[in-house]
Amino acid sequence: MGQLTNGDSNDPSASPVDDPSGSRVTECSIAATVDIIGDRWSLLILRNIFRGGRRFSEIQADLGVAKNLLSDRLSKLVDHGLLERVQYQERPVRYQYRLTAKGADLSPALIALMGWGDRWYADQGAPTVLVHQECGQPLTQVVSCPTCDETVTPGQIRSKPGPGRNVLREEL
Amino acid sequence: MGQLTNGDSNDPSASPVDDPSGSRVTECSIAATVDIIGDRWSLLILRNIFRGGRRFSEIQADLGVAKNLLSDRLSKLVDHGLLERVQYQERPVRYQYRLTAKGADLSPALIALMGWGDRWYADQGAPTVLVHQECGQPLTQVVSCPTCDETVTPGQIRSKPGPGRNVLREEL
DNA sequence: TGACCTGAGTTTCAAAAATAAACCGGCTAG
DNA sequence: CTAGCCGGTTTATTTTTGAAACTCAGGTCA
Repeated sequence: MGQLTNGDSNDPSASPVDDPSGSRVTECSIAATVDIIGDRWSLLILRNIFRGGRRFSEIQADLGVAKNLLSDRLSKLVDHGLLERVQYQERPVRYQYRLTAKGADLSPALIALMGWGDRWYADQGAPTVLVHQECGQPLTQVVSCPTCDETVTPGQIRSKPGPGRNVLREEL
Repeated sequence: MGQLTNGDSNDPSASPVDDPSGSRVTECSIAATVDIIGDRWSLLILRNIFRGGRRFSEIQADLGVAKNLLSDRLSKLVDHGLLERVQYQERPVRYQYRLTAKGADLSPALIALMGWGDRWYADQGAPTVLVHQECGQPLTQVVSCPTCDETVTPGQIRSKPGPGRNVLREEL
């Protein structure tokens, strides 16, 4: 326990930061992120594309998602700059969706979500393991302190307001 | 690019794993996880509780979520074992929601999602930064290889089927 | 004692989103 | 010529959301 908290964890009257604009997004990058990929399908679509399933019909068949929804989610992911839609052949004309740098940068989040599912639901062992290309051995995701050059346990993590706190954000 | 893929990233005909049961969840821990926290509110609720906002009204006021939805999400999170509802005073009787070990174990995922939002949407700087308790300096989340004892870049990550692949799962 | 307040929900109902199924147009294989 | 695949769109139906009202147990003020 205690991770991500501010120290006053036991004070039930601790009040959240005021946000007169009504847009909580400005105060929290988790909220900003959930706004974009926080629905039932977006993360799974991205996962499929990470795995190499780039075509509409391929994703649709694997996920079983309704086509109109897949169409909508893909457009939104393209609009938000996580994916790009590229034609990879003509005659017949075919498209594929590819991760942009922004989309690929979600990999730590997917790794973390996969790890949690592995730890709590994969009683027969993980369906998929991530391994080091060089040695083939399983990898782990950790939080580390570049200053102290050491791995940090959850209990050693504290959070504090950053430079973007209470600054009016232009986008979103 | 190339993270989480299987090497055959450029073959658009690569077919996904067959799953005759129809339940994709068995084949992917990301799917199992998204099944539980993949909606617009659950992650935000957990974030609030991580930050120390444990009471119903507190979460409701901060998130602006409808009370019936908050009630529903909290019950589901309790049912799934991520939270526990404990009475912390009588007269008047008051409850708070606390993270279980399972719930607290989502912190790497929240950290990753926060990091992504910070990198792509916090143009004025991160609203919140995580720092090392010991030195007060900012932390980073990385993937590391315990075997080689070194930090691994996304491009050095490969995935392969684990022991749980194609095994019938009891739960979910 | 009565009027009103707070916390933690539940009920109700309209609006929005998801789902399933049918349809479409370009192309190609038989 | 017919059938089928790909990458979608359209159209109904069902489910989920969201907002507001209501409940209920207790406390507070006077």
